[in-house]
Amino acid sequence: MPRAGLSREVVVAEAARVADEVGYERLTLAAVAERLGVAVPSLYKHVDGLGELRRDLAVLALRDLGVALGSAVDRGDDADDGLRAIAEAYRGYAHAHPGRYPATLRAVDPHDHDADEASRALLQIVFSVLARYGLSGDEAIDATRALRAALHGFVTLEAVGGFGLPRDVDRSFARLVQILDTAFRDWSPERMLL
Amino acid sequence: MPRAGLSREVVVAEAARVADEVGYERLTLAAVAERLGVAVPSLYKHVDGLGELRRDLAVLALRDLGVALGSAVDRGDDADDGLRAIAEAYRGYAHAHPGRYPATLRAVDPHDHDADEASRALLQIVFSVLARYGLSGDEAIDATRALRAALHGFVTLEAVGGFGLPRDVDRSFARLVQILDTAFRDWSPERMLL
DNA sequence: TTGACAAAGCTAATGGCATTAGCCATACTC
DNA sequence: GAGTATGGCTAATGCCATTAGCTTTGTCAA
Repeated sequence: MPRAGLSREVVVAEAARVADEVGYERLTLAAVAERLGVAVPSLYKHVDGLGELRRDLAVLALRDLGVALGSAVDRGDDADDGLRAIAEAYRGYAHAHPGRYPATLRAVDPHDHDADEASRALLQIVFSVLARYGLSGDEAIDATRALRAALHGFVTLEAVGGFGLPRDVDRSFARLVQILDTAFRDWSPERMLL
Repeated sequence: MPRAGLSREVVVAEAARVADEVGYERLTLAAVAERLGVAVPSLYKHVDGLGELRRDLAVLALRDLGVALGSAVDRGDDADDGLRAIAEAYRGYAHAHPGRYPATLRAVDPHDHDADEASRALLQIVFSVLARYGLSGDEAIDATRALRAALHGFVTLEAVGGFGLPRDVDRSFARLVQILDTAFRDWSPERMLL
């Protein structure tokens, strides 16, 4: 029995491919093992079960997404360019990697160094875009939450087929980004809430 | 062996409770059967497997959510009251029913009459709120998508623990709703996108 | 009242998956 | 070239969903 040349990285990378093909929820050790031409228990030499495989996939996806957003932001100059770039890149990633994307949203263990770091990096990119609107501190936090909620909500509704009506989805997305842009631009003082 | 007095409704209702307690993804026929004091295969007399149970749960949840939103809207007068009411009710439902809520998002089979009807009812409520802003047609569709994306994104990020930073989440949510309110109020012509 | 039949339970069996234990071959190191 | 850690394997267990087929319970009509 010749060695298959596996490693944690190889296994996780294959898992990412499997997830993209069959969907995150159907990612299975059995499928990964089969694709690698290996018996299921062999995977345990590299990864500590399905739970950890999912966690590793989450870290992989967070990093990938960070790279995608980071390089998208670098291509924009004005604040609204940055926002648009980040939004497009986010949606683009979700489309291109329908299995990796959901992994991104697993509840993150605060003690997990790698996951935490990847999350933080992502957050930094968003903050850097919001800074161009002059937002910082609590304002930036609220804005980030609004942005993430809007983007995540949109792509998951899209993925689940939640947009049934005959109206161009790209256009609706552009609208959503526009809403965020004007909101960030005209950010009003907090007391307006009361 | 005395009869347990089950029915499709009883089974689905128990499933909803189980889902709320252990999470949608851990909803299992075995758990439902145990709670009902019945052997697993007995459930098949009432429900055609886990897949259909999930579908039935989705319909239940869509209807519940519709009722919650509908009665919330009725309590508001102005457009922004309606929006705020709907937003609070949506988030409230997601909090109160953490297992039912995700069921709501299953990909909906367009041939499924009940699910379709429940979705439509929900959509109507949202449209009625947007109508108070003077939005209709394609504008209303874009606005609905933005609203659903924002609400869904927010509550799922919240549920998954995605809001780690020390900033009051209620406040961030109020901000998000405020953003939507001003966007709907000042809805700009479509060509602004270009 | 009784007897037939549908409905609602049950047990047993199958198959997929994850996980653990423990065996054996491979490859690297000294 | 020997020794050992490593990376594969098979076997076994347990949980879950699903199907087949049996038995009991109610119900309804003669």
